[in-house]
Amino acid sequence: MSGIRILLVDDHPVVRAGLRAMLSDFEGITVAAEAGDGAAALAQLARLRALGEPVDVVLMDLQMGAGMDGVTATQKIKAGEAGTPAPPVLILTTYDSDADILAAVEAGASGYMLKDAPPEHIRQAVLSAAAGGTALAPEVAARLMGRIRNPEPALSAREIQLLQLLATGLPNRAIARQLFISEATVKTHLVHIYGKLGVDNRTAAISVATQRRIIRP
Amino acid sequence: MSGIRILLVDDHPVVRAGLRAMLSDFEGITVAAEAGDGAAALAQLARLRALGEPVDVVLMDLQMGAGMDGVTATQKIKAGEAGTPAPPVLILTTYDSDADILAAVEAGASGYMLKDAPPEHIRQAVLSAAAGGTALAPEVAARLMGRIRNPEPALSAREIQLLQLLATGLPNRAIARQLFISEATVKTHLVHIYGKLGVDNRTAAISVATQRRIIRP
DNA sequence: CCGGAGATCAACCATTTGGTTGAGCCGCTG
DNA sequence: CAGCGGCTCAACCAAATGGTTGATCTCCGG
Repeated sequence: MSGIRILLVDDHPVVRAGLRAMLSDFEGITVAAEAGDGAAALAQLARLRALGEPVDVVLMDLQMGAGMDGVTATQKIKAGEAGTPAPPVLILTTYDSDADILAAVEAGASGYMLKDAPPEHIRQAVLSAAAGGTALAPEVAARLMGRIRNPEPALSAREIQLLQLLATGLPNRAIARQLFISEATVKTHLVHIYGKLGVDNRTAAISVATQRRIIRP
Repeated sequence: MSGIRILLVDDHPVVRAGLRAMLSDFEGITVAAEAGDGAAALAQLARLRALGEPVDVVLMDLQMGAGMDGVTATQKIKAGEAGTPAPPVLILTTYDSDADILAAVEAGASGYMLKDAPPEHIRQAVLSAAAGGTALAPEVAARLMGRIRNPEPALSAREIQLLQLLATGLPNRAIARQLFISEATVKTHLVHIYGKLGVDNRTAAISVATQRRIIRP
């Protein structure tokens, strides 16, 4: 009767130590293993499964230094092995950007908590995830609600493509040549992008798009 | 004989728990108090000083949610109370951008460590800071060395500060107001920045500066 | 089949940015 | 102390960008 068995995944030793200390204070929760990146997490899952001691919840950061990122790891975990149920994945990260939240949810995460959450909230989230439920930080929940009520205009693929070139510092003329369109069209796209992102110049657009992770830095 | 007395400052309860757990494993290091933001840190310092139990090292994150940020807190700590020596401040943060490092060093920090550092490194840094020395993470040290040796781009602190604002999408006029200088000066700085980065417009400058981690995204 | 959305282009004009030249001030260093 | 580098400002001009209007074409779904 080891209670809920957890796999901790975070690239910061400090954070892992904190979670371990925090969770071990709670009755009925055990840290079964730890990993510093997505690949190690998958290895640990396989190892524990082979030992007949599968984990009940994966508690994972989204940003993980060099290795496989949290979203990819979540996808792979949920894909899992044939015939064995995949454990619920609870995301515990620092940022609450739309793109992160949506990516995590789409990848199959059971919850999304922020690292500045008080210990009790984290405990509740773990219990909820272990029971097959979901857990969202209040800030995250509010953001998702906001999206439903007031859906943000989604950028088209072409617009994102243009944004990506924009972020490299190319002037409109060069962007036009790259995409085989006229400079006028580039400007039209830009106006649309500004409108959707709520800005009024290219640098601000890059700033917002980068922070929302619409484009990669 | 309480050994080295530390004040932990971080807005994440998880990280504080991790540092506490980690440091308490070390002989001769004691966590005297904790704080969740800069203001609370100053209050704790004053409180402990009044009790006649001043802290020997402040271990602080740079990014701290809503409240006073780490750089400002560092400045205030180093300014200190008349007649009482200010404790060394050791920065422990996630990012290693030039902008953050320079700001911290200029504010009077004794060291700059990254959160993905192994516990032993953190211990060494704390000991070094307590002894009045300095402590830089290898990545940070390498970056600073590079700035000295490098014949290439040595951006001044002012230029980096300007770049940081540039990256938020502000027009020159707004940057000028923020820095209390004229628009003409902003343009002069920009020309210098372009030259040093080898670009010829602001978006390209942001792109290069971000990729070289001169500024944070 | 029609409407809407996305992509394309043009012309026009105001504003911003980029580039240059020149100059004063301050602090550090040889 | 002279010189250098960094920070500051001004004026001017060319080029790029931002903003607007209006238009054609295609594709997709009701």
